[in-house]
Amino acid sequence: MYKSAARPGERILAAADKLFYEQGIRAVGVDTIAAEAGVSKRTLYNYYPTKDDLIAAYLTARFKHIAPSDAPAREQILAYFERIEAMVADGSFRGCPFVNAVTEIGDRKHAAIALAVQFKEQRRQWYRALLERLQVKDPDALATQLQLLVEGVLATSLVRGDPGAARAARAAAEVLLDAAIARKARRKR
Amino acid sequence: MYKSAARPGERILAAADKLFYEQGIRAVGVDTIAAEAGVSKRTLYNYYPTKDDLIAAYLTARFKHIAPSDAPAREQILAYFERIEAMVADGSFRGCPFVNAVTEIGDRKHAAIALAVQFKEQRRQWYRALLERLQVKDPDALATQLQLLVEGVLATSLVRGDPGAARAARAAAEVLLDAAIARKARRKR
DNA sequence: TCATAGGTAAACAGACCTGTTTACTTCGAG
DNA sequence: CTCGAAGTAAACAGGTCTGTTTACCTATGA
Repeated sequence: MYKSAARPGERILAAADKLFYEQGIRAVGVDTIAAEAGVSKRTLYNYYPTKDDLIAAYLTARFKHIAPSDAPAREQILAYFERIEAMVADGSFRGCPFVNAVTEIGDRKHAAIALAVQFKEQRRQWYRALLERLQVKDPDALATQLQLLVEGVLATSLVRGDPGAARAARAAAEVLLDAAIARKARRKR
Repeated sequence: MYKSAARPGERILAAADKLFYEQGIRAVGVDTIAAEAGVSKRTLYNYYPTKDDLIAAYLTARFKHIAPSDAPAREQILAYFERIEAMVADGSFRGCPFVNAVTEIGDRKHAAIALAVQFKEQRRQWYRALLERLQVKDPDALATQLQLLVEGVLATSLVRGDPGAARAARAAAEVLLDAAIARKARRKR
């Protein structure tokens, strides 16, 4: 229970985040969330009039931007795979909340689907910006490919929580980066 | 309805496959499956005593091996990405049924989870065997990486049904294959 | 002091879920 | 012809889900 923590609205969101992520959106009822938040159902429905609103709030809160950094672009990209590896090793990893939401929600018009699309695109643009700094030939295409590797690690690690997948993805990313940079160098010569 | 088709057992499985895949395992009730199969609920429960049995049967039926082929290994690997691209372009693509099942089923001891792990490993071994024929340096590691690309395409295409992801993955696979083969050639020299 | 905003607990409505049961039908093999 | 296997339709049991409602409590600021 989060009774000691801040305001009811935040306790509800924290409880929803925990339960939705750990057990799945469809697997968790609002009763359970209210109980976990130490809040009456009435209050929960005051803050979030429907479960769908709560789902949207859950994903919106998960929609984090990556803190910009002055570290070398290549380093930042590879470090991201290491972060994933750590999350998987931690044991509490349950896949990408956005992808999971798309899987669990049938209705393509649900706000969650648009959020998932935006999130993935935002991540792709993060790669793109870094790759532009590296002056690779086709930053857009390579950004998509790195994103695919990340997505692959997330799905694979959900099925089988083996940190080896993240390491393999990191190695593959290195190969792709090297190839893109070599091509550019070759072009320069 | 599949009333005209073969035996009740098969009609039930066909209906379950369609509904589970299109709408999700948790989203579909046994009543709906029985109706879709043109079969009474009593009959459904004669063939599959619990919904979990039906889920397991659904995934078991989806557990296909790839037909062995004498085509060049590289060609076979790249063709697989093209198959996925076609599936995505078709519009009915809803992600990998095994990954979806893991997402939707909370219980890690459910038969479906073991099936999912086996399926992914079986696919990985398929790559491994092909890569051994190509005599790349570390077929096991590269098999994992190609598998990651595939998994990434499946997840990405679920969120956003853009066939471009499959094409990007194919291109990335080519780079990885070329790098692995070049390394081997370099070693030969 | 006391009105009110915001909270609690608990019951309820109505829908849907899994799984069982009952009573009836159909059809093919001996 | 008749018996039994396998099917149907439909109701039911017991549970859970979302969302609403009722009646009560409590703290705070005018």
